[in-house]
Amino acid sequence: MDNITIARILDETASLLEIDAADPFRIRSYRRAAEAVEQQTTQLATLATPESDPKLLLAIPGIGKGMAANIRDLVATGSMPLREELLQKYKPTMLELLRLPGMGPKTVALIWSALQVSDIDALEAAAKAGHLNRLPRLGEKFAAKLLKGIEDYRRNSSRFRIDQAHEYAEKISALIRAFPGIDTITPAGSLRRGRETVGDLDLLVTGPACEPNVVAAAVDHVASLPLIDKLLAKGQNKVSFTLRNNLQVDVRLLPRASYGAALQYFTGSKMHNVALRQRALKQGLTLSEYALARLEDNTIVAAESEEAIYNALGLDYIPPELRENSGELEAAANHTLPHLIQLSDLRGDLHMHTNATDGRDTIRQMAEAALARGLSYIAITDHSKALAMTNGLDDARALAHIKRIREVNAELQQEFDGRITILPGIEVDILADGALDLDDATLAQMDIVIASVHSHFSQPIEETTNRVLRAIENPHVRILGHPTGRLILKREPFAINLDTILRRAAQLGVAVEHNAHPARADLNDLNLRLAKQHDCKIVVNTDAHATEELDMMRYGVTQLRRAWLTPPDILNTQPTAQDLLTQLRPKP
DNA sequence: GCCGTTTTCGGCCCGACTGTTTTCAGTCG
Repeated sequence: MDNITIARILDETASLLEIDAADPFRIRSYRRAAEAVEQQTTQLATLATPESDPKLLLAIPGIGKGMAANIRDLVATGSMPLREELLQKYKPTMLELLRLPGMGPKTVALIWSALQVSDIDALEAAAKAGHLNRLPRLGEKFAAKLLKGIEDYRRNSSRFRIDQAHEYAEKISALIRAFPGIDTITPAGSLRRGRETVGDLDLLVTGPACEPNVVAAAVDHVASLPLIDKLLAKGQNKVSFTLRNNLQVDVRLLPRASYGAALQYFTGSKMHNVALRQRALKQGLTLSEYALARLEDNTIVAAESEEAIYNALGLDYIPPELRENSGELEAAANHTLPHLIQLSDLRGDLHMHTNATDGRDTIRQMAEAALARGLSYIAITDHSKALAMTNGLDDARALAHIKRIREVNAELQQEFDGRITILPGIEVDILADGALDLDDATLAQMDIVIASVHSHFSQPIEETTNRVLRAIENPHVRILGHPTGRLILKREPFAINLDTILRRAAQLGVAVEHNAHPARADLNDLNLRLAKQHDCKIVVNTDAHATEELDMMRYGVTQLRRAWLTPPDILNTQPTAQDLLTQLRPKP
């Protein structure tokens, strides 16, 4: 049983306990344990066997004696006594009801005990038949909202990719900014923390128009934005709505004086905030979205900036990407937070395509776009012949292509005084048996050989690990692209033994690639931390198929930051192409 | 159920909004 499954079961148990009206603090400890399990890079199943040292599980914050026993039961039997007991009383489909808006544990328990309703279909029928009205607290408005919620849930319950969410945030911000007296609009929430996907959009707005006595007009402006599909809530300083694509947006208009506190609060994560407030209490302070204040007399200690709040709590400023309650508070208190990598640290991009295969732009256009973005070197790595649908290059075309790359490089070296270097490369396909689809003699001509799995998906998925392991034994391979075979992961999340692959790549000196484009991102923050643990060489590339896709690097960097990575962890922070090449696996 | 710079017991984060309410419980973030 893998960590994600353990975490999911613990979290489900917490929800069942909520429905069961159990001790709220017991519930919280199950949630906390689930979060902690999810953040582990080592598989707990290996620590929870009868032979393993029991201290290892207990060393994880949030895991105590009881939870360790639960985890051991889960690993050994696939379930645990408390879960079984709760499932005797309640139905697993009730967990899905909790995901409907307005349906919390109390309401789920109520309709179960009164109407024996335990799944969405039955709930919809009960609402339509007017049965809910008979229950206390649940009037007609509730039923109407619920039916709407069920409809939305069935239509679209997925999260939005970070780049798409970011685009909407920009669009909405521009409309809000049209109102006079608005200075600053900052996206908070998981978008600011750089999660791969976001569930909803939190926009924090401040400026003279947001001061308490005048804010009503600005609230009205926001509540009447033309792109609003459904207005969900409108309060004194908050407006919630959905867009036609079902993305929920929460806009909060706040006075300048408390903006830092609000930004801190709404950036989260929830677990980070809980831990932060516990820390505040120990120091005789209380933290809310309005201010950090003294408990005894409510004197405000800090509110205007996040830095001031963290500092007043004896902490260094914590970058949003680290705010997941996974050790950042301790590090901030000890002044040991890492100097995280930032976009400007990256000097090269080693994976991109041109119109020779499935890209849109030319070699020169890609190079000039890279130069405009401050990069010093790029590699052109078009597809190889196995990807016929991309017009992939066979040996002859590949050799002709790198000849052309070298020519363009020579031209640009002259033109731009050596400020941009183009390395000849190829993204070669790993065939079903682990062989590469171009000759070694061809690969020997390339500076950058990226080996990626993106064909033969029909083969048994379990074989993919071996296929990758065999491919990276080829001494010409310098970078492993798509190390998790993201497309495969989507189908069979745990069929690939990434741990083994990363370990072998590190031994061989093959760099592993994090694909920066959110649509193609390979290594999430956990996988990146695992790669660092194994001492892998890591590169981050955009895999751009057009010049503007080079901008996707920002999202890759965000992911690296979430994994606590620093410039020395990433190879393409090397200042020049020559420096980079010496860091890669030596050519045979 | 977890945890310890007052603690192995007694704590455990904070406030707004909604609906059905004449004072509040439940949900949400």
